[in-house]
Amino acid sequence: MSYENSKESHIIYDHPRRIALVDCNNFYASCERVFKPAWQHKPVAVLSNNDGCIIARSNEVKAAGIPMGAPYFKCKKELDAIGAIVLSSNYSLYGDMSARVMDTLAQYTPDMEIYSIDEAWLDLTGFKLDTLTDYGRQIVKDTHRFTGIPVSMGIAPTKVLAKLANRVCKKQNIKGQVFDLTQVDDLDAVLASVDIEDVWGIGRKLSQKLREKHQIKTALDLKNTDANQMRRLYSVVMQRLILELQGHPCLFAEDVEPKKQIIASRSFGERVTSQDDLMQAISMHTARACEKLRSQGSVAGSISVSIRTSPFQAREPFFSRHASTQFVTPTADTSLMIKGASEALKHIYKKGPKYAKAGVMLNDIQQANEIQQDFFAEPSPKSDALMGVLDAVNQRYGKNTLFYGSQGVQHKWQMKRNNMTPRFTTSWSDIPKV
DNA sequence: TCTGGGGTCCTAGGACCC
DNA sequence: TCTGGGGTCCTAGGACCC
Repeated sequence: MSYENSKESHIIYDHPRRIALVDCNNFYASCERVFKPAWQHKPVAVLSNNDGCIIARSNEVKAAGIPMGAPYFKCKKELDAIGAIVLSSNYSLYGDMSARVMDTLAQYTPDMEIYSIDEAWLDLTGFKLDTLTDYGRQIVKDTHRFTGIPVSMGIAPTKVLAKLANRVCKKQNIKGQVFDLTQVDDLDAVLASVDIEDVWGIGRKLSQKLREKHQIKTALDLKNTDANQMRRLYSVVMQRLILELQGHPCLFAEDVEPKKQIIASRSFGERVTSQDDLMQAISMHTARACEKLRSQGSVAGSISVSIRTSPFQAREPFFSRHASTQFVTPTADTSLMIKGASEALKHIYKKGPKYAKAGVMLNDIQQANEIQQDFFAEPSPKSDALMGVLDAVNQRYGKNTLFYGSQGVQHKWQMKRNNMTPRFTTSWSDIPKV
């Protein structure tokens, strides 16, 4: 096995490039099944925050025709009819299970890129080509055995093709859950079987345009276009996508950079009208956002606050506003941020609308050790120490052990989570009993 | 009655610099 | 090989992803 440094791997072509995309099958539903074996062959659906939409479905639920993202209240009957287990989302569990899957996958290549909570790219360039499929099957099998989570793998020379291979693998339930696109006799036939909207990077708008303007209906149709011309008509993103479909790598592993924008927002469990209630929610979101900010060693130059009513209520006009506060010196201090957020809220709050959601966004993010200081401001070394203690205590004793008074203690608008499973792997009190 | 949350990248266009 | 306004910074908005 020979392996090139990830930054240079796209320049050196000693070996044909081989990228594997590993994707957990029905991830959230699968996590729930790990600790409830009785649910193994039952339909399982997982809901978004506030028990709003369907965000994960077991195969049985998919087979019943219940679409991804559908509002729960609209498909409750169908779910009941098939005897589905319907659960509130349990992010502590999913986050921990994800870490286990990633730890396992990392054993099989020196170059892995975590792409989302349930997906990772494994660079297998330079591995022995004639045994790659077997190697993939081993990875899939081991991951299932070590974590309880079933996964699928697509292998190809580019990311777009690997993604496509993974999709075909799941759809056709390929043996061993590995589909190596470089091993098929008729690649074009495979591409012709994939609808244009199922190509990674082609969303709702683009697929509609491609279908209507260019009669492009499948991945094959798109592959057969002129990439340069399509760049002129669309964008460089489209050009790259086409080149990747043609087998020319354009997308490479990216280093994990600190976030440039941090968002914390939630819909309310029930509508909110008063400024006090809004401010409590915004204080909570601000505290959470600042925690994330500090955890990546950053400071932010501005905070933006947003409030809105429900966009789905036909009876009442949609109301949505946002405002931001700039800081002379970028900061990660929760109390300064809450103060800034409070000022912003005062500007935009209007009495009357029934608010459905509030949130904050931190912008102009920089590394804390690189900031331009304010010449006239008093330095406040106490802030860093205080935030350090705050984070350390909450880390050790659990979320919100220490919190700001403005966050309040009783939240009638708390999000709905009517059917959540225990935090089997992250809380001593929830540990499974045998 | 009930519709998630958190991100990224790209483009266009304006203001401004030399 | 041909030729030549070039360039930065900022914001808003659109599109995509999971």
